[in-house]
Amino acid sequence: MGAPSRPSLRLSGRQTVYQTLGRWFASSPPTYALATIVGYGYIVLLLFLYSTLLCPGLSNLQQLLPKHGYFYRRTHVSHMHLDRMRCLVSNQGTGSRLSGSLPDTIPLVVSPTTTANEILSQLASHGLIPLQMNSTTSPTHYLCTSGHHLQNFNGTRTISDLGAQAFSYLYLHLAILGGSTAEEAPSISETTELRRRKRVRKQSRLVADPDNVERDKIPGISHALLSTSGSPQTSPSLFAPSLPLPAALSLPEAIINDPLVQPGLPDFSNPHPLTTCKCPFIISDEFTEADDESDEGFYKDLGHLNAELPEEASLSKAADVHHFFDNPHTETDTTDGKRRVCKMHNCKLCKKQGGVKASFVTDVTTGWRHLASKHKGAYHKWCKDTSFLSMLREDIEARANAKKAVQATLDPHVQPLPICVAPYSDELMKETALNAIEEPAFVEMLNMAAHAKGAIKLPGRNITCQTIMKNIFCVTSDNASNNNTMIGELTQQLRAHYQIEMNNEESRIGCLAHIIDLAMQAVIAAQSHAPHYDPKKPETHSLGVLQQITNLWQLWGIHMHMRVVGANAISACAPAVPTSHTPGINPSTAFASLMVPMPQGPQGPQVDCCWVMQLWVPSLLPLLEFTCLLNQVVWQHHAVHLGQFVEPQAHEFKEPLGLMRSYPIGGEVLSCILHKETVWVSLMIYRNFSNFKPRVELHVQQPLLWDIIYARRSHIRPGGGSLCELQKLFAFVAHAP
DNA sequence: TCGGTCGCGGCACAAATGCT
DNA sequence: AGCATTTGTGCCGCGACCGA
Repeated sequence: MGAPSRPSLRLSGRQTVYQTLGRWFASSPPTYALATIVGYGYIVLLLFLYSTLLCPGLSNLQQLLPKHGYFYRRTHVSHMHLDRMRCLVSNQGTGSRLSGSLPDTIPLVVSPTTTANEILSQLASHGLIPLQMNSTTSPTHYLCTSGHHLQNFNGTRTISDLGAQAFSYLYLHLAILGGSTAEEAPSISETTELRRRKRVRKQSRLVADPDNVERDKIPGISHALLSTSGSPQTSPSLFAPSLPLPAALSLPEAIINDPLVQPGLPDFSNPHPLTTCKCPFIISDEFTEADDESDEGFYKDLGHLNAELPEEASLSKAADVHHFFDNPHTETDTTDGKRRVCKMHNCKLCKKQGGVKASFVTDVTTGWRHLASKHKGAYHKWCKDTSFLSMLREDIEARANAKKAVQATLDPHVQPLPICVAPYSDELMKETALNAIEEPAFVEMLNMAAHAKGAIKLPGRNITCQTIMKNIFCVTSDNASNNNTMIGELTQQLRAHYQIEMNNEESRIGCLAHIIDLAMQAVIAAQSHAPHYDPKKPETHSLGVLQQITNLWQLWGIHMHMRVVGANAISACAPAVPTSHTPGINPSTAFASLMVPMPQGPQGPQVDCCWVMQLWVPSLLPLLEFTCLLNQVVWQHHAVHLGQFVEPQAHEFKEPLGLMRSYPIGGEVLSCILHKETVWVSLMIYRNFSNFKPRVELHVQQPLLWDIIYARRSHIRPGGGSLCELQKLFAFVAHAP
């Protein structure tokens, strides 16, 4: 950094601008203090602007820039099934949206003749990419559509050339550093080992069925087990005195109860969930390694969790056939002149109905086919009652197709990036200084300093840090329940280190888009009378009520459109995410979209707008009380807060929801939501968050806290002012020669 | 390592059904 | 009535897994 002729201002890596300036002013005569503060304040802001200048579009690209070498942003990608999407969208006109790891969903106007360069221009006009990327050729980025391989970028190619059609995704690939390595993928042996551990051998129906008079003929079955005549769940009383024990097992009780001595007899006295459930089971982190933790030490989003309830442990995979068919018996087949002994079993329903044929070979596949052809209704009802996954071929195929339609998240592709520290050069500093003169904050600072009557006191780094943290408005993070504990621990640490009181419940912001996405998926699922959309049977998808709900919301001024929520406005930057505007979108498209209007930070009175969710998914619909922090007309510009800021605008959301209850499907919709609530709550109780404590302590004791806290004053404004930009300034100063 | 069990997919064939 | 198509069923092979 260039030094003036007056007492030099040197900034070391561990010194802050504020501290250094403060000491310098304290030792300087007040007569020229004002003049020098102008000069050095000028330099300080030049540094700040310099950091901005080196990263074109910094204000808008803030979400994309690495923080401490990492991309913190996560992308929630959850999708409506394409069949339902096609059902909802009647007009497949032009128009596209860019979603993903971006601060907003950007509507793009495209046609089959739109070129790639024109798309890049639109992106650049939103400040999402630097202008210089809009070139005809570039080795660093590619534009392609799903299902098409990457190819060298050619800006003159049109959308149709890229193979884009209705419902196509456009992918803009940016070349970034890093990349997954082969070591990250589990080896085949590991996955095999994993599968083996999941496999749990269950008693066969022949063993478990108390009515099976031939159980004692089954080889290898313990008489003691047979005598229990029950499932493993009833086995705590396996050796209870009331049960008649065979003489062969008249061993001392201590030996009998020792599973090591009797390895063949499983210990059912205290069954661990993992031993009775095939499904992934979440238990305390104290007992298992956190498999939901990424390599960089951050917890993954809940997307990797199975949001469905675990299967009933007591049901085997062929439990359906065992339910609908009675015990096998042998029949002698004399057709073809040969005598064959066949193992058969009877269909209970056919037998009850007096059908012509009720006996079938004991083949599970045959049983499923028979149930699919003759007793599909009863089968589905039984599956619903017992939470059993349908094994009918058509249902299996439908599930497989649905699984294919789910797009993976981008998390595995996010790799650490080096810190972008601007190299110092006299030429760049000179260039930046010229631009700094027009910086409003700088001008304001000069004016304020000019009116000072005495020495100007600049706050030190600690004071600045504490002041900022005292203005903590909220902490935003993913909906993962472990973040609830993170904020709880953060509250304690702030109180211990800074004597800052923060309401951890009211200051917790979840991913609203994610929440609403779950809710709307439940709503949409409740509308379909068939598990999957069948173009030949459109009547099975009565969506009129959804349309009414949407109209109702729009009537109330709630710009909430159901969409495939690429809930891209989440994570740590929700307060700074600008509002989504959807002009020109076809109403039918808007209906088919859930475009969550995130608040807009930098403009006017909406600066402090923020979605605050006191409770997350469990309380979304039935308990939710949306209210507005600011008395604005347009709902999407309101901050939504629960608890502390109870405003009359709460009815804007409550009443439509209340009206939903009056619809015929209202109860069904709410029951779906409540089901998800149950599921998510059940997942929460198995979480253990002890791992968070040292992590939070680390963040609190270091200024890195800024990374996870977006204070009220940290909204990104064009031209500067955000904490991240200040942080870049510090980094720049620290690296200056 | 080997045998048994289970899940799964696919083929073959007969019966039922629909069409001309 | 004859043919084509669909439906329902039996059977087989393969692979994964478990236990001896």
